[in-house]
Amino acid sequence: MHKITKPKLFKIRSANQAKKYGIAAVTLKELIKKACHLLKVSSSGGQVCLYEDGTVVTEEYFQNLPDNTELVLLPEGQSWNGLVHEINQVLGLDRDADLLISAAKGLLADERSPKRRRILGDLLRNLRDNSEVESREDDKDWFQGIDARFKTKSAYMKYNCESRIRGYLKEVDGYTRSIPNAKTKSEYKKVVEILAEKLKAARYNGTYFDRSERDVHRLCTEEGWFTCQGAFDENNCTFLHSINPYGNRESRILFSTWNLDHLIEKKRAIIPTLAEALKGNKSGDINVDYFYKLLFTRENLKLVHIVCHKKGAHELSCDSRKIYKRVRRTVK
DNA sequence: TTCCAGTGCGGTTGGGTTCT
DNA sequence: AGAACCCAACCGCACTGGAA
Repeated sequence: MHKITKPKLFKIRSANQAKKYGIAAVTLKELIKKACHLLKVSSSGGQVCLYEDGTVVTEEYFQNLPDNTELVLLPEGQSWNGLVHEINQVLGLDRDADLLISAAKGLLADERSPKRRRILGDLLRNLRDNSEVESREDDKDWFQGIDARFKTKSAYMKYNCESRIRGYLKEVDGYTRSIPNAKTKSEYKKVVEILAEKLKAARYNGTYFDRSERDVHRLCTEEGWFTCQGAFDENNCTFLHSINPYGNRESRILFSTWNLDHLIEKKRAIIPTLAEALKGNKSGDINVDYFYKLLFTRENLKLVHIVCHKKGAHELSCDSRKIYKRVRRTVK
């Protein structure tokens, strides 16, 4: 009498297609043969492995697999690294972005779990990337709510940066009112005027956000990706924050929560130091260039994600040696 | 001690005015 | 029309000081 062995049941798919088939076999050899036939691949040297983690199934291991285990049929020479393979497929999305978008949309439609909704939503947002187009006509949605005078994304982003930096100047200027001493006040005013001229000449440093600028002048890549530079007291961003406001409207709006953070703080340190330095001194004695750099340039500004924006006191002060113009030493 | 409201600081947005 | 500018309003966080 032959011993009748009950066939085992599996789900099988190939490495490059997600479609799964139910299959039954008594031995590994039989399974491979059937699977090759089913998936229409050559049977020489084929192997099967676990979908989950790529473990290659041996005849002995085969006997211990539970029913309905998901397997992948591998033609000779191919390997399967499980989910990593799938993730890579998703990330290499240039070809099938449209397919992926509709797939993600479909999943999202009847997804209830907030966590999964969030992940699918993020995926969709990232897939719907229009960063390569620049003009208003080509990406109307991006420009929704933006003044009609802006024709290109770069022009708007540049303006956005200019406004932020103009705001800093305005704040420096606003401090004038609170200086009680008339002489100091008028000298302070003169410094503000010089700062304003310098800043104007530099076109308010709007190039920082402008991807069409030369790379030394901009903070982003030429595609428009900005990377968080990390909190003022950190060397880099441990969260790996990054954003491309050129990509879609949502990213553009979200980018407004990113901050240009003064390392040496404008209000707590720079402005009071400047006012103090002018007590009993003339505007001409001040190293205006130093203050300019602190207030308005990358030398003292870090672009940070709101999470990396520490609003508490930075406890950094201006370099006392740089406040005044270098006094000419009397040479004997 | 804990809680809460106020204030100051870091920002942005949006609407309006003035000047060119 | 576009730029520059001004102002009021808003948000979230940190800090503080007084009330419970």
